[in-house]
Amino acid sequence: MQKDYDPKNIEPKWQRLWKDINLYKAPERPKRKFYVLEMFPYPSGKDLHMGHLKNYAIGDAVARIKMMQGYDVLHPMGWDSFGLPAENAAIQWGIHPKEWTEENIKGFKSQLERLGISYDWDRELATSSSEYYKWTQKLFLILYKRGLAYRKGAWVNWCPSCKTVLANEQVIDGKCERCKSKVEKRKLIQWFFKITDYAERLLKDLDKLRGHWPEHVIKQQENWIGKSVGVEIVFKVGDIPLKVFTTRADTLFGVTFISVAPDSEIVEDILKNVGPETREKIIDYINESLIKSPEEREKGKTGVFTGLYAKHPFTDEEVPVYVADYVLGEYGTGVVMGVPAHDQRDFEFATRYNLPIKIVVFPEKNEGKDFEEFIDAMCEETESEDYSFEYKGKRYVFKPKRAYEKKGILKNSLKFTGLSSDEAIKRIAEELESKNLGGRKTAYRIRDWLVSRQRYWGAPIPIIHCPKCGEVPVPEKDLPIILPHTENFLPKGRSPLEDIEDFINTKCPKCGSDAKRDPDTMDTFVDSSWYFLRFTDPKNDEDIFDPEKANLWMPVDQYIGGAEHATKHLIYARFITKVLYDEGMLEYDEPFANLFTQGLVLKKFWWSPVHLKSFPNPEDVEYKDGKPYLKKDGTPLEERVEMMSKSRGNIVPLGPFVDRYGADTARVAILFAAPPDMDFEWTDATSTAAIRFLNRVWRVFYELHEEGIRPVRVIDHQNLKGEDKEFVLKFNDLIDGIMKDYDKFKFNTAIAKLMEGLNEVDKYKLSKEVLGWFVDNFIRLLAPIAPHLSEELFHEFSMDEMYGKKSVFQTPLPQPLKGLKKESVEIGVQINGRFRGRITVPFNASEDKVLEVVKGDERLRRYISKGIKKVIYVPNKIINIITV
RNA sequence: GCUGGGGUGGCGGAAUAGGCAGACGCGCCGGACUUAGGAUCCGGUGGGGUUAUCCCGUGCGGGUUCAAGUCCCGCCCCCAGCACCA
Repeated sequence: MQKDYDPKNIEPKWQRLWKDINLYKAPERPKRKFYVLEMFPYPSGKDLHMGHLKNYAIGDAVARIKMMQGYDVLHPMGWDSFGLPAENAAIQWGIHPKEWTEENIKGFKSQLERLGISYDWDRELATSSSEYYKWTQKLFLILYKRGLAYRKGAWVNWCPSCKTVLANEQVIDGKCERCKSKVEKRKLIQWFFKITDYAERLLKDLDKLRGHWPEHVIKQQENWIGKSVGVEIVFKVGDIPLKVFTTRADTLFGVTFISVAPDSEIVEDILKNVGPETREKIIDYINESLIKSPEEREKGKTGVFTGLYAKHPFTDEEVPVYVADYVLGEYGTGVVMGVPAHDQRDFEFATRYNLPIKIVVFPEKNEGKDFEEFIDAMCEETESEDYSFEYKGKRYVFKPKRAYEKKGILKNSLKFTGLSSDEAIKRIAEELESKNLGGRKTAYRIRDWLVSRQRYWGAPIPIIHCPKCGEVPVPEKDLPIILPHTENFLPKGRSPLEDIEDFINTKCPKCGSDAKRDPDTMDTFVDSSWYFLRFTDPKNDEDIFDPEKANLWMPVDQYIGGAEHATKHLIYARFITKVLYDEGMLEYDEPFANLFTQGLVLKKFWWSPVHLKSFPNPEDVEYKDGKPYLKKDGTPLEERVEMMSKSRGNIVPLGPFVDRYGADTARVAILFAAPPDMDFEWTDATSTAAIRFLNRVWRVFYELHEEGIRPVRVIDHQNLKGEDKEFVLKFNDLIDGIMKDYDKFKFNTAIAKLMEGLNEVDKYKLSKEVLGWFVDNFIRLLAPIAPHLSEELFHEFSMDEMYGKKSVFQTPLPQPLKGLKKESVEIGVQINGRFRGRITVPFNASEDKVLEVVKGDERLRRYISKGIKKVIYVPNKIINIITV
């Protein structure tokens, strides 16, 4: 055995072995399957950095643990290689997206191989290859056939910088999630997937995932779906029924106006029923409001009166109808009833346009917190006795200052007066239903998924537009619709494919006449919404996948990825899985049985608000009075700790690190730094611990090897004595703890326990047998975390011969020994609840025995001289003695 | 504003199920080896202190309990997500 740890030499050696023995090849027919999957990456460059590694290190540890637990593991990897950044980079570097993408894939792959991650590369796929997107197109057709893919003209999010539409999920704070430009609204004809049809199931089935997915992801999805149970109420404007959705039907008698969203469909009906002057006014208003940013809309609640009046379903009173842009066209019915007294938004609108305010919900009691809040919102202090009432020595008169939004007791509400809000909602809904003027209704916040994009680098939508037959799906036999090669892919606000004559012009598959292809490509989230299914049958050239194979492996037993996909990829994938379940292709309707979301790897850098760029290199920075300045010109900087990314420049590249310290060191560093689900900042200290630890492992094992220690599989653990026994007891607890940590992905504490084990073995004088037992166990415990080093030691100690296996990963993980008996144990002593010392007593000693020891202890005796009143004894843990 | 997560040494972080707070590591201090530096090894390291068989200590204030980082009530702060959703 070599004296020094030399990862450069040993790592490629074992990577070769693993390849030669097909260690990672998933069997066709698994007996005990385990499907572990990391979210596949977008190949954004040629080089990986530490931020990337975390995801793969966790997945690899899980895969290896499962291998050693005897599972047939499926652990595939692929590339989410379609998408906007390929074009942007292509524009920047003047290289075609296809070429750029292929080069990056090569780079990523070779680095993943260099890390020795346990992928079954035979199943590799890339969403941008026609062998893959052929089936993305088929998926589109399946949805189309089921009525779940449709085209409509709608006000959609438009990113002026990316020059394409965006799904709701890709707009953050009114900005494009990629380029941060302000998103505009445009009315365009676009393709949508009808995810709203699945809203209830997506919500309800979260119950199946509870306990298996992080609670925060489940919560986010719940909020995103946003179910509200309410009441639909019809207000008639002449013959037009204006349907209103509300969760507060109890405030119905406080309605003083109706507001219609400018982008709702019912506006068309309204326009037909007003005079030409008013129509023009309304149209002007609509055009104005739709170019407003969300912030502008929020600031002033504006609207325009339509001149129409709607009839209240119970009082027959006429209330004015407005078009107002604080109402959302896409939510509920796109029409709301204005109840200024009990809704702050309506209140602001009513104040602006001098509309009456009717108070119809009062607090239950004329005192207390709610009542005071009510007075605060609705009343003003007064001196006069007129129309006023007294509370706590002060006189008040009604003068609403803001809305009172709490539930309470109804007043001024005809026969519903006196009911509680909840009771009233129920009764009003029933009554409306019997009058045919509405009833119970559920609204969801989630919108249909906008899937078309006016960009080049994506899967073409498999639809042909025929002047005679209309929309015609491409017959399956004609798939794939190949993305044509062009140098002219620059975004210009409409699809580049539209200008490629050979592509766009085609014949209608139905009638044969001249027709045009749909020019748009699909959102990349469509590609990634089913890739985990393709991995179960990646080479199938007859179908999207063979249901039999998919059902052998699905669902994914452990999915690992970033939390940022909570309301995007993770909800789309659930949706598509349910569609394919309904299509009869899957036996399970949830794709990911267990989800783990890893934390980010952060790194410090300095941002210059003067130069508007980041300075990742500490050498450019100097501190004065604790504040950072740029060395070269003295301008102030801001210290920031954020996610590693190329654009910030704060990356730690993986290549040089692995060259110097080895892949195992990189993995241990990242897994030891913090719990895997937590964000952490990468500093030099992060790697120090890992470098030292692995070197120390090597040295200790080198010495053991030199001393001629041979691994021992079974020891006579019942008959150990002295230090042998003490050590085995201790190390056995560590084995137990590490196994539990592995189950819960707590790799940081597992590594801490391995370190502890290594520290302990040095402290004792041990027999050759026990040292041999330690060698055998330690190597196998370390294997999932530092696979190359462990494999090397496995062979150095001839464990391959002992086990008759070629690789440590074909051997089982250690199990704690059973029936080990501790002779004595140290327990804490409390007197009157205060900690006073610790004593050693026989294992499972009786209370009397322990008291005897306490009484015999010099230091403790004096505390109990007054006499004992009560004793609480927890065997092997603690004794608490209460004195008189 | 709503929802979820969190607040523990100089730092990253441990602590089943209420039972000896600070595992493991980084840093720091001291020592060994060394011409020296690095590497390595050994010891120490929450604060205070009259150095003792002491006191204080897990964001703040109360409470429950023999016993609270852990449970309950009230507050403060940080992070993330959502946010005119009627």
